[in-house]
Amino acid sequence: MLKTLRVPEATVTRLSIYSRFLERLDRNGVTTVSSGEIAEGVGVSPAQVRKDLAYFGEFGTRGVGYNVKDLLKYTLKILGLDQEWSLAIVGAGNLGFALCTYRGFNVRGFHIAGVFDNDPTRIGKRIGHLEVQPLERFPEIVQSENIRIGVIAVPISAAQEVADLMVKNGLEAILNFAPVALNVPDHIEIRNVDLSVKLEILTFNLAFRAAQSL
Amino acid sequence: MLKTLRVPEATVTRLSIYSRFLERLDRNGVTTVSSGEIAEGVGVSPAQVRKDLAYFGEFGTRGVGYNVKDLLKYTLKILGLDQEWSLAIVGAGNLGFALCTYRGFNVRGFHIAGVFDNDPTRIGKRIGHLEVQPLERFPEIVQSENIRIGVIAVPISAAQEVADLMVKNGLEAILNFAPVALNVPDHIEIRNVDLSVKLEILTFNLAFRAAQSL
DNA sequence: TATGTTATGTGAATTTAATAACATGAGATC
DNA sequence: GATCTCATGTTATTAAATTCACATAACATA
Repeated sequence: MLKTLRVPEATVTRLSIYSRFLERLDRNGVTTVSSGEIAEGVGVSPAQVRKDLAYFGEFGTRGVGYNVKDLLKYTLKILGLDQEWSLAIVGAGNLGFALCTYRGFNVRGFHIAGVFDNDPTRIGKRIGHLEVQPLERFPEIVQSENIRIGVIAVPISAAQEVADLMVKNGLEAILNFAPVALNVPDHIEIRNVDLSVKLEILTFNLAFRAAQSL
Repeated sequence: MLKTLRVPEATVTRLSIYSRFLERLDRNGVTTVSSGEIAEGVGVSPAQVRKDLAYFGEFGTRGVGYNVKDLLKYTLKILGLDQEWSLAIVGAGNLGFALCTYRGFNVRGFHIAGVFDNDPTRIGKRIGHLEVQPLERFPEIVQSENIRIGVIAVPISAAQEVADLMVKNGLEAILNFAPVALNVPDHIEIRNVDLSVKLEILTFNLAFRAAQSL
């Protein structure tokens, strides 16, 4: 079933989006869907949808389409979301707080197993069922909760230090919200989420493209 | 100075990142930088940096490099950040709250001119210098504050409705944090930020690629 | 059971983006 | 002021991603 080709990251990105769209269809009781409907629903081309899925196997029925429940199950499995992943969030400021309560993190196989900060005014504060822990307890909780993924939600100035701590404690992947390139060993999976980049794409399009067309 | 070529969005994305890196260099008193140093600092190739800049003109000096202050100024100008942009954030939940206080939104030419919600328990709440406004005041404040960009920080179920409201009130660009594809007219610039996609790229890499190499 | 319809899966063609390689020119050195 | 060094700007090359187009197969219908 699983072909052994290099899968473009853009394909994985879209797979995640298809997957969430399928969840919605499923909740609405839709049982069958075509590549065209998925494409329409998420804003890509039908060929793109089929090509993306083709990296991983054949999931549809010619002349019919895809079974929503099945395809959802497959996409979740491909993304590794058929298992639960424990996360550690470091940084309990406004962003860390928002991430702790973010549904997208809590419903799709993710379990926030620890929130950490080194600011005494934040330690002990409750966020939902969680309590902000001092950074000193990071190693212990990572181990006891079997945490493999870390989320960095601290200011730029502290980000590298936190990344180092994560690497040192054996985390395998890092999601970094600080707008800075972090230095980590090659075997660590790291991705950055920069909240303002997309905003600046918008201003570029409004300002620059507008200026060009004059 | 401004060449008239289609600029890849990936280039604009990187430009935004270069720009922030240059800000940091400038704060640290660095006056000159090479494409190699920028590349190193943000995690791309030197050729990529030069290629990206070449879309917009010649900013460096051969044999020397780029003047940090000048290049920063140019990149900001290209991104449209030499002017101030007023934003409206709709949704004053945890995410909306975090965005209001997010430095990246507040320092680089952006001015949050209004936060809106329709939940009575949130209306009137203060977020920094802002006060959460009822959605009814959206048209009035958009007009008086000259708001051109809207940020959607509401749940999926309300996102399309909010987008419609933004379009109807003449906003030109939308940054959407709800994980759903929104329907807007072609002349509206829209970009989605999906907080969990990157997380799922990480789990894909940990789970799927790990399974393949077995 | 044959025929028509429909949507998949895929190989080829096209477009787009990234990398490599090099000619150019600015400044430094002697 | 001639020469050398260095990093840019740019062209050529390679690689990658997307789109196109169609053969294929499943189902429905008569």
